[in-house]
Amino acid sequence: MSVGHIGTPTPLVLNEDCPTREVLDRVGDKWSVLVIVLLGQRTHRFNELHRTIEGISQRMLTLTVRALERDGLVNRTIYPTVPPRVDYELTELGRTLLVPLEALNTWANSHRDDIRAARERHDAETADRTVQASG
Amino acid sequence: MSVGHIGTPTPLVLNEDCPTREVLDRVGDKWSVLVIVLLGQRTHRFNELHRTIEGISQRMLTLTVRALERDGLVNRTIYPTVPPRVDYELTELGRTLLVPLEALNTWANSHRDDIRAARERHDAETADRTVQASG
DNA sequence: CAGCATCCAACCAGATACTG
DNA sequence: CAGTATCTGGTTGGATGCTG
Repeated sequence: MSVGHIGTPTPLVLNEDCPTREVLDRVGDKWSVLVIVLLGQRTHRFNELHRTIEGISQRMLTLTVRALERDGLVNRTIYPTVPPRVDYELTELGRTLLVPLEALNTWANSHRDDIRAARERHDAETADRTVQASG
Repeated sequence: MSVGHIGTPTPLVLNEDCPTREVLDRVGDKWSVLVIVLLGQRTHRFNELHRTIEGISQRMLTLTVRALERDGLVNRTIYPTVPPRVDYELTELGRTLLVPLEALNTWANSHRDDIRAARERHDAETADRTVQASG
């Protein structure tokens, strides 16, 4: 590259191409991680996931597993039986994702209290200022 | 605990208390990671972040850094000068988060192509079925 | 059992205008 | 410079009813 005038030293700009963001777009939503963690333990059927993940709607579970399947993280196996049966399991790619997810989980467990403490401290200070402002 | 009848073997249920989800609620949004990564390099001023993070609005940047500050991940320093100056930097807690984030980043870089390939394959198959269905 | 289709409410987030 | 306030369109996601 022959660009690079003196005084224009490549303006650093971060956009949505950041690969970490790309992963978080898939995994950072409300349900994906829970599904991945469950499938990391063993294969699950649709209603198993549905029962185990508290609060997820049928619709959201469908959308979540479909997105994970699309990205090659989850395999979806349909058994042509009556009643129908569909198994979900992690692909090999999906299992490799468990590793960094586990790192995140470790961090979360280690610093959960730190975050809660910081949050309460911050909220208390904010409340102080509100009292001062209104008093 | 004296519960535990035979046949009711503790129903495993995952809810939003999953610590990984707790982290992802903070970090999994559209902008937090970009802010954290930038602050991992050095202290930044508000408009530095604003210029460097492509596409973020002033409002979203404010909300993002405020949330990170509330959770003790980012320090906000106000200099009472004219014009005003506000510096943002990672706290020690915030710097520890860089480690698992780096793991995620490594995974993302390693498997970016896998995901894209899976996605294209999936989309192609879906298109196939659409063609078959309409033909 | 494992979904899909539809409707609708709530929240999110961008644009714009204004302020200390 | 570093925000706040308000409005509003767009997306997300739950509820419900129906199907192979």
